[in-house]
Amino acid sequence: MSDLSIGRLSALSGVKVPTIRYYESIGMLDEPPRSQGGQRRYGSSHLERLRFIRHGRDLGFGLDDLRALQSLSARPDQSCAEADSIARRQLADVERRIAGLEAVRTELLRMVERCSHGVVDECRVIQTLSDHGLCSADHDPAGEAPGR
Amino acid sequence: MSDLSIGRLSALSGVKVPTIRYYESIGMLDEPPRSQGGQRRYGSSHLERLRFIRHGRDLGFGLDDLRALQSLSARPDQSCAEADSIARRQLADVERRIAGLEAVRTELLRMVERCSHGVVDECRVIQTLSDHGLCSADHDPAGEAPGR
DNA sequence: CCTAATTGCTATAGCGACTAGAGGTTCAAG
DNA sequence: CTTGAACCTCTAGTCGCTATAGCAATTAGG
Repeated sequence: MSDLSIGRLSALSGVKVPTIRYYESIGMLDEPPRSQGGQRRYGSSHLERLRFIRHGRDLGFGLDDLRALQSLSARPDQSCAEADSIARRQLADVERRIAGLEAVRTELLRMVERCSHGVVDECRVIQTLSDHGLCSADHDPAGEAPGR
Repeated sequence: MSDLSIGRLSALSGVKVPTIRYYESIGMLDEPPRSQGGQRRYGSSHLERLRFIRHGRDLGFGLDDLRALQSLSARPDQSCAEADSIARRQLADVERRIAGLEAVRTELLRMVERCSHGVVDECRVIQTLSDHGLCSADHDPAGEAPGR
């Protein structure tokens, strides 16, 4: 309908142009029709889809989860139990990451506050890194995306 | 001195064997001497260095930052201003990520709580993903490592 | 001393989710 | 009709590992 160029679609969706082409290449986004010269021409369904993906990515969902959620939304009369469980899993993951980052934050604060701004040899920052025993509690990373 | 195999070094440092070899390959860890058969034999300095790296990674520092901090600690009579600024930058980054993840968490909670556990067509999870307007406030990702 | 199990070696490819660059083509405004 | 912005494909790079394949060395038990 709307006949959008990839640049316009990018502006309207907030997804960068190369990322849109990347999504197409991995099958996240349908191949659009092309102009006579071979340029992509998108319709409103593509825009909706991209906004869905973008929103999901902002919430930290992986592309696989979004593929699953997308295919669920194509069958509106099914139970939403699976969507629910994907979202709950994501929530648990986010909470785990927050907890990890809070511990890391505490540790970094301690490091930085105790730094006497003198010479390296007395620097708390470097001392603390060298000796985990100087740490308050356990801090494990877990602040990054899953894996590791 | 201690003459550790890579497996023992791994156990003592908490860094996996392939990761140790990876660190060597990118110059994060000095090449150790080898046994007659060509196997790596580590000393206590390697263990210290690996623990330093591991601790820094747990705190979310990038390998480049750790390289910089490491080379600072080799010159103990210099000012620790740079170490301080690296740590403060890291702290700021962690706080930014926590804030982003908190917003995401709020949004996910709303999604999940409002889900009526019915059919997909009425599912809040999918509705919310499809329409960012249903969101409370702005949530931007920023929960992952820098970039993007 | 011999053997078997474990541990080690190199090299290459893959992960997720993009991003960057080169080198060329099409489109739309003036 | 010209110009320059936007588009095209393709390849390679990012970060920090992880996995696999196909070997060689070490070590503990008998």
